[in-house]
Amino acid sequence: MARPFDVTAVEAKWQARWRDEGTYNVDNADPRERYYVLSMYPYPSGAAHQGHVRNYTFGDLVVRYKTMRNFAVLSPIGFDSFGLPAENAAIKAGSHPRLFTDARIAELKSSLQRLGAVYDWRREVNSHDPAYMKYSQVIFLAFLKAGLAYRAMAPVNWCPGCATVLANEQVLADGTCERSGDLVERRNLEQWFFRITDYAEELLNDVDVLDWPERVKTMQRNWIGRSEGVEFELALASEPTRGLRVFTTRPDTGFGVTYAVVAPEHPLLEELTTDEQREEVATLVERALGETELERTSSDGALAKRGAFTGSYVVNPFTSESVPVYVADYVLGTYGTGAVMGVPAEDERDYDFATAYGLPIVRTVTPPEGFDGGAYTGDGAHINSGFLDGLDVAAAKAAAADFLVEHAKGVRKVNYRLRDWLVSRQRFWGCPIPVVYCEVDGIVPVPEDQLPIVAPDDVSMDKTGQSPLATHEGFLRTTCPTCGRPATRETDTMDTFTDSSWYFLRMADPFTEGVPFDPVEVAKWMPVDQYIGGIEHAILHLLYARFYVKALIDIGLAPGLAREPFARLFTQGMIRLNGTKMSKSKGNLIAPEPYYDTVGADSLRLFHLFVGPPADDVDWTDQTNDVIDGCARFIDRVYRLCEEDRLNLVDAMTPSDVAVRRDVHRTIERVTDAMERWSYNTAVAALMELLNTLSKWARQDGGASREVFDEARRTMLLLLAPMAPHVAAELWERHYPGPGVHQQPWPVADAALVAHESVVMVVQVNGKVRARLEVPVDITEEAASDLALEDPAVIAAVKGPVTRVVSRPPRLVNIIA
RNA sequence: GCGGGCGUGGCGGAAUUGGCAGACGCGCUGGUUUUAGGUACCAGUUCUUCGGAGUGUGGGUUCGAGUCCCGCCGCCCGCACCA
Repeated sequence: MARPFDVTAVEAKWQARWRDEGTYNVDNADPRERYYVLSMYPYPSGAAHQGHVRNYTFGDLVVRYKTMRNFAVLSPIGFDSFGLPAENAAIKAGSHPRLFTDARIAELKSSLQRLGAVYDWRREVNSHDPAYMKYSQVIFLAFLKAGLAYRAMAPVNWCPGCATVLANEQVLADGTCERSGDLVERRNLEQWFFRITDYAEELLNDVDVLDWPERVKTMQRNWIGRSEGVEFELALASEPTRGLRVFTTRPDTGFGVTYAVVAPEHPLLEELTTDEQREEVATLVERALGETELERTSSDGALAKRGAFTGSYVVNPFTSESVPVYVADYVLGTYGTGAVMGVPAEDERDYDFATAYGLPIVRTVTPPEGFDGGAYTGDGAHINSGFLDGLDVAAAKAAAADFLVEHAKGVRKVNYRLRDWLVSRQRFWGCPIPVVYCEVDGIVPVPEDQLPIVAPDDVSMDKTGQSPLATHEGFLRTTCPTCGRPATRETDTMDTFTDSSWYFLRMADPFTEGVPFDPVEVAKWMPVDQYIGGIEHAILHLLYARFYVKALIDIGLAPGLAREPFARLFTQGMIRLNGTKMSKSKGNLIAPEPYYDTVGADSLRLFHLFVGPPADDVDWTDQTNDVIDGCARFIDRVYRLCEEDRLNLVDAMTPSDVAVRRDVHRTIERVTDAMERWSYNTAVAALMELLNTLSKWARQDGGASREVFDEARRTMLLLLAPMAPHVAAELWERHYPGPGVHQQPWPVADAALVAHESVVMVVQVNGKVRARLEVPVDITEEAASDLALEDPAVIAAVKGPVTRVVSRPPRLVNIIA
């Protein structure tokens, strides 16, 4: 394609200028109204791809647009630079993860700059930067001191391929590791946890006030998983003063309890198991403990092989009857009390279990007529339930709960699905957990003046997969800060989600030393006004960051901050390749560089804005390159028009000039509205329409007003400035001396100009359009219907008598005949 | 199974509150310029038996439905035995 200008040179020129002049640096003392725009800082796994391009194009557009709207805009960037891929790459290449990481960051940075994305680079935060690590560790120790960080034994997911513990989300539905594909094992290990469950209630409640996509809010609510119920005691038949505590959300079904089940991990299991049942129980327990949680809660596999009778009985407090106690793998030791009551008639799992083991099934809720399923979980009148008979589920729940509180050591209780956050990783390339182990003093925090603890450089990343920290004598051996005796360092590192849980706070104040950030400075910017990222972070990153901020406030590191970090969230769609998911492992990512080198960054940006609604997925197809060429064509047409190529400009005014001015101002309205609604595809379309109009008008035989043309050109460049910043800046500079296009205020539509004096009114007969009439905008209902009824085309279409006239001036008249 | 979203030309999509369906772009067709191709520019492009019909499908509300309500069909996303 022959371009009217040297795209590569122009883009390079402006990128250098924005970078060298720090055009988008912003001072914390800036007096203007503030706006914090943040695109999720990327993981530097390799060169940039179209997902990055899309994400950072949106972010950059908001930054430039809000700046033109006279906000003090905070636009920081950084890199989420710890993580397994860098470590695995280093193992493969026999080098140090830092070398790999630094190289990837350099690539990604270059790619972002060539996109024309602008940031306050003084605020760059990299997770692996010792300056940042120091404060990550300070925060860890503050959590430890506040009791929010603790060490405990727990059954965890262990990936043999990655040689580390995994978070639940890194385990796929089939029980394999999402990264290596190895089958994940369950191991009982002592690990570090953050007490995120302390915040379950607040994390759940605050979801309501967030201006986030409903989808993401629902996912957060599901993840936290609140359920209200009663925890009470089923007395042991053999020893009525002791009991088995169970949790239920359906106390109303108590009369239908025909058995109880404990988890294989349950502390009382040993005691409950009689000698005759010992072997069977032991076999079940052994197998269950080797399974993943996913396998255990899966509905696959015969239930008959998944439970065993313990030989003991407990007493149903409602009926005073003894019921048998089973052990089964589907009951989890980590949720509730690790023991449940079995109500086969009103719970599907219990129904299946009871059927498999021949346990009695007693209905306590009347199912609807014709109900032929097993368990009925809906509402209905209670039966077979003594004092609950006749009550609906809600009323019976309340009455039954009262009864349990009085008679079975019951308490009303809320349980959450959310578990404490396992933060330790047996990996090298992460932020070391800053504690030492002393034989005398136990777990001892590393004193703050010795932070950061940084992993040594002289390590060999061998192929065993074990973290070299665990065997590095120089790192391992230290002395106890308390007693001075020999001690060993913690060799686990923190989950990389801890790094991304507070980077946005450091970015708001990267200048203060000695503390993670100055809360007064940070409060000037927080919360983030617009957060932009991928839907894949819908749960974990966003939940963890929300927890961090609340916890930091409560332990005094961040007083005065809003308790929710991200006021508004936008999640962009994914890029697919001909309908399939793109990923690095599939090797089907599309790099932006070839586009920068040919059509230019502006064209690629316009494509991403124009292709469809930002929230929707984009399918990269055979047609995509043609659409990108179309965007380049649009830019070239803008360029030629602004450079007055073959125009016919005159000094006089003509009637067409008035109409063009109106179009210009209507375009301001349309684009501004589209920008606010994140409807960038229609914003681009509106500009394309304006260009079409201007191109024809400015080249028409009768001539076009030079003055009106100049206003149109200015306006078009201003509206284009956030979308295609390079070409807009270049054309502006060529025609208008002084401050650049991005330093100009966003244009405001002249309301008087936009208002039409007359409008085309549609006349329908029985709902079909029969005439279009030019009418004044303030035409009355009567005048409109009279005018419509006089029209020859309308008269011809009206066959019978007119029964009704619906007049909605000035848009429409509908005649019913 | 539960929850949420979506279904519009050959394709991506537009239509903010019920009021001219298909803006804008891609592709395609024709034309002008050009030795030719490409570029650029102009015109056309839902279907049609030219009456009309038409927004997955069947109903409903309304003068009027892509838009609101109910039932189906299909696709996508999340949760999935959390007691």
